Amino acid sequence: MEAAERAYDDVLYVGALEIRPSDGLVLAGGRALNLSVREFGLLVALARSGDGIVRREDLYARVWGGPLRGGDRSIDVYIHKLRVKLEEALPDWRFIHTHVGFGYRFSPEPSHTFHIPATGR
Amino acid sequence: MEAAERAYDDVLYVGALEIRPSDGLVLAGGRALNLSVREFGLLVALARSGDGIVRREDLYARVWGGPLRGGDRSIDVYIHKLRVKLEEALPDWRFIHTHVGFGYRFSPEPSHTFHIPATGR
DNA sequence: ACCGCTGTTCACCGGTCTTTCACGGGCCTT
DNA sequence: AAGGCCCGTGAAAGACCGGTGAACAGCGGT
Repeated sequence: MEAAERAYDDVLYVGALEIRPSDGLVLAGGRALNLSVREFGLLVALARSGDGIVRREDLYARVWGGPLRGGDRSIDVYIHKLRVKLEEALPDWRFIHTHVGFGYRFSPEPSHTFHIPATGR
Repeated sequence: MEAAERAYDDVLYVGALEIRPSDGLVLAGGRALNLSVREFGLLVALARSGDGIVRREDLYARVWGGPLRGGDRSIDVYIHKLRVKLEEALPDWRFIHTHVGFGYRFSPEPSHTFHIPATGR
């Protein structure tokens, strides 16, 4: 059922990240990250969504509580802040992936994308 | 409702594709595809049609909503975009087959792109 | 009071998405 | 052979969406 309030075996491991929601703690490669409340909530919400895409409305509802009003860009701003902190902690990995028109997906992927040139025609 | 474990009754498996309509997510060989809203809608509509032929009017009605006006080439353009993305994800398979005058058929078929030495025939 | 941190909002802009146009090739009909 | 229809494909224009820096106010600690 709801995995929300179990304080003991609640730890999430995503790539080199260890997230302890009940402790308000995130370890990146063993080192603690310094996140604000919003940043932390966002990270937990994303990590708990597994490899699925989370819609911005759902993210907002879960972290801020309440419906996302049109024109509210708080999510964008905090996605950005989170990305910056994750990147400076683990420069070789990207965690937050944008799916335009759908939402965000959380999954550890190596930052260098070798783009296969698709046989230029 | 837990997003991570949800909607397994809604997932479509077609060849190496895993399509989750309710998540807005497509996995090709385990890797997430980056599709636009239209591309995704088209793929879902095709995949839901099984291996039958879907008429362009029906495709348009299902994805765009409303009747297909004469001269509208949006479907062609997006079929093409989808093909490109599917091909670069799974180069050895072809999914979208044209039946001229009838419509499109969605079915995973191996592409015989491995270069055949001219011995045959 | 001052300072640093946090959360929100604004403004700008660059990239993505969608539609439309244009051209060309294949096939069928005449 | 010529023309017409259908579809593939590249490109362009405009709308739309999200990234990003900065300003501002609130709050707690010192």
